[in-house]
Amino acid sequence: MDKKAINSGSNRSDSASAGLPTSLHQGTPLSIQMDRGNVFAEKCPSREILKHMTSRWAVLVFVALSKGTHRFSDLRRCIGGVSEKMLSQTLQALEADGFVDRIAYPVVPPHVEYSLTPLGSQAAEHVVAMADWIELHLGEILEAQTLFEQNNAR
Amino acid sequence: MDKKAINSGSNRSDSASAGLPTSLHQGTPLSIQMDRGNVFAEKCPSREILKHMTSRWAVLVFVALSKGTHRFSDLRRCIGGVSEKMLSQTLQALEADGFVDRIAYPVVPPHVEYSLTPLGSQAAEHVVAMADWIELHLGEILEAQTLFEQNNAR
DNA sequence: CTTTAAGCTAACTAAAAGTAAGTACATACA
DNA sequence: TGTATGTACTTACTTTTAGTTAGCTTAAAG
Repeated sequence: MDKKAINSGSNRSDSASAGLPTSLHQGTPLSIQMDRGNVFAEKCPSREILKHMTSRWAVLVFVALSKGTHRFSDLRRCIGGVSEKMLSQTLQALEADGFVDRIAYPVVPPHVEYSLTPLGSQAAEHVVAMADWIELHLGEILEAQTLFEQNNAR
Repeated sequence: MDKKAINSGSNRSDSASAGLPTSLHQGTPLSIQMDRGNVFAEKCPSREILKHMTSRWAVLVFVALSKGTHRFSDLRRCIGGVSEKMLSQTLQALEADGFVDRIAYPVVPPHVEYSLTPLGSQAAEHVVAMADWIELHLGEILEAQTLFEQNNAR
């Protein structure tokens, strides 16, 4: 309510950073932190994985493949708006991370099948859950958006 | 095994697209689809929400705020590698989507507190679960990565 | 009277995403 | 014989986005 109270409060939390997520791993040696991964650490490899898993098209690939094996062009048709370049790039990244299995049959025209590995299926569970949640709560979110716009009208 | 078998198989699945995620909403009018959201549809607003929720820094903001209210600079310190611009941008997007609450105290130097809304907490659950899964399975993923590199060595 | 702090924003550069076209070869149709 | 079609890509180019640096404001500390 008054300046002093708020400022002193801020100073306290600044110096101690009490309860901050950072403090989760406080005191734990870096080597051990890296064993388990810490997304808050700038250089932790988990950051890259997170980036791959949550990339715009990877999310949709996970959702699509969670329903079974599909060909490249199946995926392209099913995922509205994806270009061949981006789909190919995304699939390669997911394959390199061990989330996706790629089987190419040496025929003409080419025939390539993509599916989730066991690791990929686990990852997909979370991604799909998130996508489902968004789809289910779209109405609420859209409402919140318009409410925000009204309050911040120019 | 032989060309014909594979090709005819592909033709079958091409024409029918049987079992494809697209077919989930087949026959459902677009207006109703949009009520519930369909991430596979290029113009569905859920796509934008997905983008916001899974953006590089939003994920980390969700994880950080899932542990409670924090100031801007707390978040900046806790999330390794984030710039003030990106953090500010991310927080604004999350606020506009109704995931984050922003309270600014009119003091100097400024004091602004961020927290999750009920909607944001629900969203955070999924995001946090995903981040946790990655941290926990980092070892496996890293192994899969090196295995892949070995098999595709030049 | 310079420094530090907080929470931003504006201007600029680097990186990523998107677009359009090209590739290889077989099969279909004219 | 000749053109079109389908598949799974890649390459070159353009546009959008992310990231980096500097600046703003005002009060209190040094």
